[in-house]
Amino acid sequence: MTRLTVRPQSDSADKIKRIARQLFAERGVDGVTVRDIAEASGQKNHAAVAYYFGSKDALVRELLIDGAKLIDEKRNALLDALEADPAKLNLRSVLEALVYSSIDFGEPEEVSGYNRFVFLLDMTHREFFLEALEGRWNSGYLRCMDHLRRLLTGVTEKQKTQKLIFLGRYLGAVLSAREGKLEDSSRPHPIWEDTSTLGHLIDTMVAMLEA
Amino acid sequence: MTRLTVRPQSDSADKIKRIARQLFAERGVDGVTVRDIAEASGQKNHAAVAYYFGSKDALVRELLIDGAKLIDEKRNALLDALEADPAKLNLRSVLEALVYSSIDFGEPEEVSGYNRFVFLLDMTHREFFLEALEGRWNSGYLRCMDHLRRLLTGVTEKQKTQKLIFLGRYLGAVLSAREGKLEDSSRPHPIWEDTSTLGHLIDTMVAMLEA
DNA sequence: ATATGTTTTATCCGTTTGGTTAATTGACTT
DNA sequence: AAGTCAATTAACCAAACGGATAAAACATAT
Repeated sequence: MTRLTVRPQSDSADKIKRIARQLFAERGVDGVTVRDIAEASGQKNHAAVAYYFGSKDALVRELLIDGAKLIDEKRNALLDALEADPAKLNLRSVLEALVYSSIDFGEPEEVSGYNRFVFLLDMTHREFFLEALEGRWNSGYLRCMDHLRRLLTGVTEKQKTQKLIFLGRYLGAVLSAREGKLEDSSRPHPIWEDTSTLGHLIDTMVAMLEA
Repeated sequence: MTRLTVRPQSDSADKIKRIARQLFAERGVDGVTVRDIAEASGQKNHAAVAYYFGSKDALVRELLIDGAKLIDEKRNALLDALEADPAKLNLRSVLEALVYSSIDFGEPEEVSGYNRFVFLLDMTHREFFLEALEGRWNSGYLRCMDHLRRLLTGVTEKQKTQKLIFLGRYLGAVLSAREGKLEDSSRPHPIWEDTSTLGHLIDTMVAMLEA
């Protein structure tokens, strides 16, 4: 807790963040040491992590918030566009907004590994996860859920809740799996690399909700 | 590697295994130390883990195989029963065999935490996971996949593969989530405690496959 | 060239990690 | 009561951990 003011953006800090996200995605935060991160980032020792972020915890927190913010902003923007033309508002379009906001980030590798990183963090450090986000950066997700709930018909509210919970888990698991395969260049993954895969995923999400 | 012969069953060894599985499920194998396990097991120090299992790795390996074996045997037994009366063989009954073999273990808490434990292990230590199982104890899963593939109609083989991959991730994620909620006694979880939840889960799995 | 501020490096710290060993305890046999 | 063997405990170890610090290297402005 020596450093109160966190360094601004820099090439090294960015690289550390990118590498750390990648490693956290592959092994979970507890499976990666600050020495691993520093070494993979080309640093000669591990002091850089404390220098730029203060602590390992603070780095994890920053990575979490960075991605959550980015996704939430994209999600809200997509929903704004949909709501501007209510004719476009249907189960599928809302699901597309939900899915595509979590991937296809502008610069390649900008937030690569984020889906797995956040999925693992949610499973293994739920308390830290919730405390770090403080309820922020989930308005887009909640807006999607509201729309889906409204678009679902013929089932009780409890069944809607159940389906939306299933849907969230499904989404996280499949996007995590896809991310892991796409970032593994050691072998081809024809199923996941196929451009129609996400479309088919959304097909199954629609079907599950309409079941 | 001092101990080559592993101790036979004993109350203490069983307790250590139960507690370890529970802790691994909550925090992942890298988030739990042998000291955590020993302490939660009522031991005064952590030597018991090495005494009974040789090493932390060996304990993880044993837990993994224990559960995989149990589930695989249940899965094969359920499929045997279904195949004995081919009229019963349909999408839903195969999915029921797939789902119910992963839960409702005989003695309560016998393998509690296993779904999350194995799900996390698969995500964070894929190599260890595959090496430990050596392709064993997944015949039941493969039999389910074969049946589902046969029962799926009107789609290409590639699309079948895609759907079955989605299905596997969906199953693991939802069973993990359910397990975590059911074992969290700190607050009620009406959605997950509802007895119809698994039935609805299977409904959505059927719908996703038939989409 | 000199001064200033930033980044990197080497080195140290106290703690925790998984693992090992020897001594002790407890239960059971004879 | 003595002997035997399994189970437990305390103590220890080297390595790895997150973190801290001061010196060195680097960049920039004047």
